[in-house]
Amino acid sequence: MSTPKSTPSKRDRTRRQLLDAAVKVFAAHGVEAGTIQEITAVAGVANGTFYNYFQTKEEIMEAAAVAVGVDYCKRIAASYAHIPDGAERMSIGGRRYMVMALEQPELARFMISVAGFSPVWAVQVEPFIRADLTLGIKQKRFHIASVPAAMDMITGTNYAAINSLLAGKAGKSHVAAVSASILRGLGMAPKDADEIARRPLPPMAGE
Amino acid sequence: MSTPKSTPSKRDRTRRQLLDAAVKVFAAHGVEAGTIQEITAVAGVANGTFYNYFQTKEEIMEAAAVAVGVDYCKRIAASYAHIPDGAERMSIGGRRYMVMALEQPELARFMISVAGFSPVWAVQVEPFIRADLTLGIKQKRFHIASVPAAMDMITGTNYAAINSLLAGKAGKSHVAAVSASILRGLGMAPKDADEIARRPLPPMAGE
DNA sequence: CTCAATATTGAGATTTTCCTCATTTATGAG
DNA sequence: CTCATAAATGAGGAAAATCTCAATATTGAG
Repeated sequence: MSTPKSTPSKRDRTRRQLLDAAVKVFAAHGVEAGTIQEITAVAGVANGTFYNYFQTKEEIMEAAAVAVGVDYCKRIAASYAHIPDGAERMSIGGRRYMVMALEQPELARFMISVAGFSPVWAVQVEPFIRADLTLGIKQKRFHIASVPAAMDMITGTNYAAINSLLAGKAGKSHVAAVSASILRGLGMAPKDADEIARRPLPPMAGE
Repeated sequence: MSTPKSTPSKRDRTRRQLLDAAVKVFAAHGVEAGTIQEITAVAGVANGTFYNYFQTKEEIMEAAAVAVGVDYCKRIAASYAHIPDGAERMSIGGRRYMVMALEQPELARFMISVAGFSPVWAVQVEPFIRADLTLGIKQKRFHIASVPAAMDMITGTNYAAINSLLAGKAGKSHVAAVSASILRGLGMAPKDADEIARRPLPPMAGE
C-alpha cells in the first residue's frame, strides 16, 4: 500500500503537493480568504482531486499547519542534538520559533493562527517541548510544581511573544528577554536564565 | 448627536443588539460558520441594517469579542477594588478568565479565538493587566527584568491555560496551579505564589 | 507488457453569502 | 404635534465557493 521513503507513492506525492500549496495560499492571504479552488490551482491539480484527500478547508488547514510545525521542530531538534543541557535546548526551541516570526512572518502567522485551536497540533508538537522540560527537570535545572502548568507557561508565553513580534510591538531584543523570562518561570536563577537565553543559536539545516 | 446613558439613542440600541447577536452566533457555531444573515436574524433587524453599522464580518467579530473582554475586565476590576495587593489582583484577574473557560466555554472560545489576533483587543484589554503588573512592581511584590516580556508571559500563559481548560485537558486544580506559576515567573517566592493563587475569588456582580 | 486498481479530471449544478438601493418607517428636538 | 432627519426594510442581482460524478488517465505489481 505505501512505498518506503525512496519513492513516495503517487498518493503521497499529490497529498504533499496539496499541503505545500495550502501553506502558500494561507500564508499569502490569511486563513479566511484561502479557498479550495486556489489551493488546487497552486498545486497544479484539478479541483475535484482535493476531495480525494481532504473533506474541508479546515481539515487541510490543520494538516498543513501541523506539518509546518512538526517539520520545524525536527529541524530544531537536529540543530541542538549535540547540546545536553535541557535548559539550553528549551531556550533554543522557543527562540527559534520567535526568530521565525521575524524572518518568515507570513508563515509564522499561518502556523499560530491554526496552532492555538488544533488538538492535532497539541498532540504532534507538544512532545518536542515536553521532552526538553522533562530533561531539564531530571537534570535539576528546572524546579516546578506542576508539569501541565509549566507546559502552558512555555507554549503560551512563546505564542504571545510570536504575536508581539508579528505585530511589530517588539524587536529582536524581545527574543532573549522572553526566553529568559520562561527559564526564570521554570525555577532557574535569573543570572543563569539570562546567560542561557543570550547564547547564540546553533545553525539549522535547510534553506 | 448622542444621548446620555439614561436613554441610549436608537443608533446605540441597534448597534448593541447587533453586537449581542454576534456574540450569540459566533459562540454557538464558531467564528467561521457565523454569517451576517444569521446575526441580523438573531438581532431581529433586517439584513440591510447590518451595513449601517459594520462593513464586514471581521469588523463585528472583533468589536463583539472586545466588548465581551472589556466588560469582563471591568466587572473583575470592580470585584477586587477593595484588594490593595497587586499580586493578588493579578491572580484574581487571570483566574477569573480561566473560570470563565470552565463555566461559559462557548463564550470563552469565541473571545480568545479573536483576542489572539486583534490589535484592538490588545489596546483595550491589556491596560487592565498592565495596571496590576505596574502596581505589583511598585509594591516590590514582583521582580522582573523586562515589562514587555512579563506581559507576554502573563497574557500568553493565561491564554494557553484557557485553551487547555476548553480542551478538557485540565480540571479545576489547573486554575490555581497556573496562577501560581505566573506569580513565580514574576519573581515571587514559590510559597507566597501558591498561597495567593489559592485564595478565594471575591464575588463578582452580574449573573 | 498487461490490466485491475487507483487516481485525476473539470464542467457545471447547487448552494450560499454578500451587498445594494429605492422605499418605507420611526425618532425626537422644538 | 410637526416634520426634517435618521434609520430600517427586504427583495433580488451579483459573485463566489462548494462538491459531484461519469469519463479518462496513470500506476506499478506480477
